[in-house]
Amino acid sequence: MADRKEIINLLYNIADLLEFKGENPFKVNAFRNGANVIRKLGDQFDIYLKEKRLGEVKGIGKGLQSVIYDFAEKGESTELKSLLADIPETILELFTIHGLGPKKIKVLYDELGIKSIGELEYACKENRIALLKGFGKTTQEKILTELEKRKYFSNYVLLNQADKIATEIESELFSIKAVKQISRTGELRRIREIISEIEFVVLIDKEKPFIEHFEVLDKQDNRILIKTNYQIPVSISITKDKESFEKKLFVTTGSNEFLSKCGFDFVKLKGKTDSDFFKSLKMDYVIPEMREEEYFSLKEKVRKNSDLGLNKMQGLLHFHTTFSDGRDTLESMISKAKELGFKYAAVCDHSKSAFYANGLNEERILEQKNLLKKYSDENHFTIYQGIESDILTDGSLDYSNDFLKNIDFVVASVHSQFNLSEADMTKRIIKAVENPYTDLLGHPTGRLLLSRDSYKCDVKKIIDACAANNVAIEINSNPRRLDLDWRWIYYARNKGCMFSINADAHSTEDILYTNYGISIARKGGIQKSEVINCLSADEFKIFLKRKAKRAL
DNA sequence: GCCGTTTTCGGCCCGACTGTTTTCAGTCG
Repeated sequence: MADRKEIINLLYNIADLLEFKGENPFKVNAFRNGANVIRKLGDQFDIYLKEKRLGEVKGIGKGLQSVIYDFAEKGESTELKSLLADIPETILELFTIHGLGPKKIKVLYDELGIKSIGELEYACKENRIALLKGFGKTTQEKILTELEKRKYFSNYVLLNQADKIATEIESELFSIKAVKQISRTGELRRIREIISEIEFVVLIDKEKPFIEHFEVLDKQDNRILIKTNYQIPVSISITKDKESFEKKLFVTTGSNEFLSKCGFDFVKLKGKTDSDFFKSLKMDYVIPEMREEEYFSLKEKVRKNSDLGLNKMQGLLHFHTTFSDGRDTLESMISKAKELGFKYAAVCDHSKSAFYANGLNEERILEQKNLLKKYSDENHFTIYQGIESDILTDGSLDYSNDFLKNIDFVVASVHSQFNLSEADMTKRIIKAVENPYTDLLGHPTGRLLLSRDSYKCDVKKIIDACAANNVAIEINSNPRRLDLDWRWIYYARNKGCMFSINADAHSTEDILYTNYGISIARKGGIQKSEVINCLSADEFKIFLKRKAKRAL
């Protein structure tokens, strides 16, 4: 069966090439739209494809069907091949560069013969791009900056990607007879938001059959670097008895800065377990997630180990459904939430300014509200009416306060106009936080890990405003976001802020992102008592009522 | 290329932004 992602990619590639060749823009759009439709369908697409029922999908007409079936059958695309007959495939790379569209790429190709990222970089450095008509020094600089950023990003993967890689390697390790015990270590065990290396410690009883299992690229002491197809290095520290396994795990978990500030010395390390080791260093036990340099500058009040875990979560807040841009219906989202042990929920679809996400106007919110009531009653499961309201450029939310007062749970988030000055953006967000109906500030800095920087804003001032107005701060658990950054969590906790750990789920699968948010919250030392979705159903009801007072 | 139909053709989102221009084209969301 052809991979869904490959088919989506294929349609995007065809769209890019058609556009490059100056085809009818509506035709181009039909391919792009088709790709989006498939992405939204998720797993369902696989069924349509298998049963050859793609004709039933709106947006996939005869043309796209034949392209998709052809690819699914042959594993390559006749259409793409013919488009690439007179241009090299590497031209497709250029479409991934922000700011370069079909017209500019055409100029680059026709005037300078540029057909790959490598050639583009070289031409920038030779100052040839700036001289082209329609380009300029600024554009050339922007391209170079982006290419450099890409090189840096290519050394990392997101936490969920690292998690997936590690799981695959773990299952391979377990298949080796000599292996007795395995643990993740390093950045992954510390839960860094982006990962540059996957590290393991293993306990084995025979070295030879273990080593022979891999193609070893490098070996230093008892640490091997193995060859894989993954984008980042994978290394394994080998130990042969339980005590050295535990010691190795301790030594490879904490960051170098953390270990050196512990006054770490291998000889001083006494005992058999992690807590013994801390004792021998005359320190309290520190959970792996918190073993960072930052730990030592924390005030006593926020230094305690986190007590969070998925089993402490009671409310599924801030998630989307088919009402706006979610992939799954309210019913399936709730049933998944129940399955995972959540006790109540607040659906927070996009608001009316979010055209891009099919946001809800007042009328549709009321329509959803009726459905929620019916569904809550039938299932004996409280579902609150929430909304993820766009923070407009001037800091107001996109519904009147009169309307907002009837919505149970309001998440305020920035989704547009990212390029304001730091002062304007800070003012904008603080105004939204000061709105008496705001319950939660969604993904507070707007960053997308390994792709987009956060917008410019004074995070301290924003946190201060959240504390002063009793507005919770989101730990957005989508691995692309993990926003608020854990480094800010300590500051917010010192200020007495409350947090909300949310998957921002757009499908039932996404709900599991909650685990990454919990890990990041643990890294920030967050206690269960500081998280609004750890409140019991009754306590949460009381939390929501505080707005009535604020409005006065 | 897709859709819908008053059904085999005509319409398909468009405003904001950016960097290049010197009044606007190209790109993005």
